[in-house]
Amino acid sequence: MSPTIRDVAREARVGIGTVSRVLNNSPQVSDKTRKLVLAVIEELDFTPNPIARRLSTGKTLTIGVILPNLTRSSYIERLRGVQETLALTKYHLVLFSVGTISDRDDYFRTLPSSSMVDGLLIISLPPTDKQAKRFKESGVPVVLVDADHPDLCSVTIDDIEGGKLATQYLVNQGHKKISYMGDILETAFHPSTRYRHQGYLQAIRENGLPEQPEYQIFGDSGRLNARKMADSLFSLKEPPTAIFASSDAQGIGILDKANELGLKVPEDLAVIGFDGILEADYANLTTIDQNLYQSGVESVQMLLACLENPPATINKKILPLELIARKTTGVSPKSLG
Amino acid sequence: MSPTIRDVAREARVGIGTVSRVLNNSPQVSDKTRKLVLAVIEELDFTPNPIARRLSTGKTLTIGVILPNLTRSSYIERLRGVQETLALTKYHLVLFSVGTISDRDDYFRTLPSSSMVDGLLIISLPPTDKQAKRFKESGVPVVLVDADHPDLCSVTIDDIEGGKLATQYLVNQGHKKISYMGDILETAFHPSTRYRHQGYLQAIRENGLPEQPEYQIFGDSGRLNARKMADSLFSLKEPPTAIFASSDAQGIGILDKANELGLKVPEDLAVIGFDGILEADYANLTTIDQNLYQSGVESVQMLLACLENPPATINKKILPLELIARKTTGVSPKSLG
DNA sequence: CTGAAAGCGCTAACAA
DNA sequence: TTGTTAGCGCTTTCAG
Repeated sequence: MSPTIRDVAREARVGIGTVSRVLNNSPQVSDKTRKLVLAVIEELDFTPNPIARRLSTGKTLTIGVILPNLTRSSYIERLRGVQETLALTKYHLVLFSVGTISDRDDYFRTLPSSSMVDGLLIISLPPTDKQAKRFKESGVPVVLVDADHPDLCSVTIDDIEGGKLATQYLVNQGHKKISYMGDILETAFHPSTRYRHQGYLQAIRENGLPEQPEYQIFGDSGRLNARKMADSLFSLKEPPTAIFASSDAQGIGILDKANELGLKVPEDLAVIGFDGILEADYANLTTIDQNLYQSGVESVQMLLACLENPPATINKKILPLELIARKTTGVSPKSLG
Repeated sequence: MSPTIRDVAREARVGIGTVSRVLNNSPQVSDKTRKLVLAVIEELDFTPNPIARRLSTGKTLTIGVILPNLTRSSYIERLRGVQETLALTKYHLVLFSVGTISDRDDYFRTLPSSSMVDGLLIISLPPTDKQAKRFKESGVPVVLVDADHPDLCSVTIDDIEGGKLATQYLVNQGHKKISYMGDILETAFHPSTRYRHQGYLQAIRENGLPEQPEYQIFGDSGRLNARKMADSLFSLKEPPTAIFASSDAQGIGILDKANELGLKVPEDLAVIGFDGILEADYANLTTIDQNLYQSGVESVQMLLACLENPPATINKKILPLELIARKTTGVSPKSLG
């Protein structure tokens, strides 16, 4: 059995209160006793039991992170930001990964009132009004990343703006036949693909371009399915000269298919993605970088601030978007003359 | 403040022991009182405080996972296996990610004796003898994944065998100029690249091929640097007709460069990777699949078994390797005639 | 500046 | 079958 604070106290011939004070760097302990106690701690190789400490203080020094499965690079990149920022603090990171809707609901219901965590970081999982209410009532600070709710702190981006930005960029390069590829709206956990689509539509309209339904394609997310969707886009009588993909994964899937078919990018086809994942860099994909890593960093900072002194007001941080021009856009397509 | 077991007891007019028994599904409590207590629990929306429970039982119901930064797909894939398996149990997952050697040493030193976790899963971070000794002494069960030590349980593969398997496959296809690309041996956290290289050398020798030093190239891991290394391989007077990359990331980097240079794969150049990450599938890269996800699953199972009843003997699991033939190998290269 | 004592919320041994 | 009690290892009053 590892030594307890009592062992240290006995060995050092002091009270256990004194040992505790040394442990917590209390200023009101003489240098002499402090040194003595420290020596005994060293000698006994004593480490304070964090569980006991937690019970006593009511603080768990733990942050819960809830996110969808570890399958998408974007989640991972956010998690990385969270992890690396949290590592600089005294807090630990407990990971709750959500495979199904019911997983999500279970975590949302039980975690806040479980006294398991001091705070909750929720990535890419928008809560319902009822769930948000529960969070508030629980008293456990919650920060949403890549999701929003009027009652909760959040770190987000402006997806509509992002959609416009991407689409306008293609327009500026002379494209008129611009396609949008997104996730299925109904089944998506998440409304961001919807907003990006709205941004796309706005840009199309503002530029007086026709809203071609056949250019707007929705399907299961991911690189593989994007290949299929790209294929069907390419088989149109008048295929698009440019595609705005609502994620980099889809953008890369489009490149795969274009490559397979011998389409020249960007000459025959321009592609712009969304996210700013590492793979987009590898693939030379032009994209809207949404600062995924940074979203993790800032959400932790926001949560920590809430932990220190509960804010009277709800914090909302909107991260900037950056268009990173790479090689899948930029040369005037042949078909534009 | 959330209600405690005492509130429930008072409200239900029973002893707190009885409430505790109900909570723990003890059979020795009458159906009547059980129902009563359950009703009060429901009414008060009571959730037992896990921290208090932990202090009392000495079990934390938490598994610590230590791994290198969340940057490599292979780590993530293993973590995913761990996470999804752990989610099926009562255990929580606390994530400790290691950025530097000193991070690693800190975690290795403090975690086992911290009473923070019931067990430790260590991914791709081989401990020293001293560290392994400390693990043993701490009494906290440890399972190593993708690393080995005589005194500790582990889930590994046979890297030498894998190296041979990959190389022999290339030989069988008629290649004589076969290159090996690996991580830098000295700085690598990890010896696996060294073993794969040994396997490569064994296969080369067994087939009576010359061990060309210029075909053996080592550099920082990752796709980007692999492009550079591939470039220097291609600039050789007699470039290799096949490359065995010690990771899929490197394999894909090689494909990037080959593509950039207009080399036909597999006609001009065959490439085989190692790992079996998802990206290898996307890139159509032939590879040695080391069952990354499964390593996570099995390590959790092994650890859980150790938790249930401490094994007298040290468990060693060696996962099978599988060669997945895809499109970057297989056609007889032109230069072979 | 220091020691003693009262919890934190629970489990488990012991009585009844 | 149940209630009572003694911890689990720590922090934090409250005296001194």
